[in-house]
Amino acid sequence: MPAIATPTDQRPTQADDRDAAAAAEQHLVALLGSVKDDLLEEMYRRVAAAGYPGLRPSHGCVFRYLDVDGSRLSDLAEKSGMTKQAFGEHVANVEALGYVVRVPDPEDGRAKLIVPTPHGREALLLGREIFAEIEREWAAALGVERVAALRETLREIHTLQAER
Amino acid sequence: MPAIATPTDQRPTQADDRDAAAAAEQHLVALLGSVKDDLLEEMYRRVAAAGYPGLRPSHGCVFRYLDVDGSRLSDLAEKSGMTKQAFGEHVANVEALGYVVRVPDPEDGRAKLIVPTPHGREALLLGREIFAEIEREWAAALGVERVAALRETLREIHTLQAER
DNA sequence: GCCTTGTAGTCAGGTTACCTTACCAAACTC
DNA sequence: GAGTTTGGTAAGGTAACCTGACTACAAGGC
Repeated sequence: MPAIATPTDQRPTQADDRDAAAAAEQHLVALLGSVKDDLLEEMYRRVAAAGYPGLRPSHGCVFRYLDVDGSRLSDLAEKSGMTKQAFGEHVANVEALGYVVRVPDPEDGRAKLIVPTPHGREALLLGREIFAEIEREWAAALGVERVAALRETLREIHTLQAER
Repeated sequence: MPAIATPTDQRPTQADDRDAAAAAEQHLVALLGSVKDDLLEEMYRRVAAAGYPGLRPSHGCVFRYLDVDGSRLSDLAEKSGMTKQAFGEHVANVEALGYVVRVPDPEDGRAKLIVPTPHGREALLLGREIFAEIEREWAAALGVERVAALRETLREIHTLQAER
């Protein structure tokens, strides 16, 4: 269940007009949050149902930029915009679940390579496939061009904001 | 700075192609998160700059459904989809900042009314105005209809997901 | 070859934003 | 007026981040 309530969560009351008005400006924030959370939850639900349990949205950062041949922690942490410590904790969790292992880097005695296990590699690929699948479902319901427009509009707004 | 890194955060390297491909499926999640965080941060930045410091995104839940004449904690917590305890903590923070006060409810000895102070009421109205302002800026850059389409598409996707 | 400086990763401890369980006191029910 | 419901608080836990301090290895200068 999403953490952010939206007006659709309320049953009709005599206060609906005022609530709707009060929430109107924040609505876009709530919508962005809900859709993101819904998408993430649905994805992990399907991944778990397919035999890859235990993974949480926050574990996504471990897989997002993970090379099949192994990646360094500092490298992944930087790409994720996270500290090495925070990232390391997620790696430890994902390792405990059996999706990655940490092996010493043969090229640098200080470093360790984070390498997906076969099971982890399958989960990684499945996750990407499921994202695509959900997007196809959206496209089937709303039209391909509207989903494409959504992505493009978000990208442009993000660029706009980053330029500030 | 947004917590979720996007490809635009990276400077060009020879690994860009692989990174872009790896991140492609998750991109929509990252975009949704970034845009939401950007919007929220920008809003609180402007609110703080206008003389209402100390407010954080999580305090939004206190103001979102707050009646100018006062509201009950349970009521607001339920509308926000939060426990009373969690909500109460945010109220305590916002009260410490001087934006609301808790007064006994004259109609129910158990209850307290959360009432915005004059300063808090100004902040509340300003916040809503700033959300509208930022949206107008987006509309100026991208076109009114694209921003409207963004909201509508998000709403439909959320409805779709909620129906599951 | 040593010595300084930089880098990879971990440890300890703190903060924020939630949660659950347990409780008190006032209010409603009968 | 006893029993149940409701408004709010207290205590304690967890997830997901952070900063500062540390160790082990690497690399460059001399």
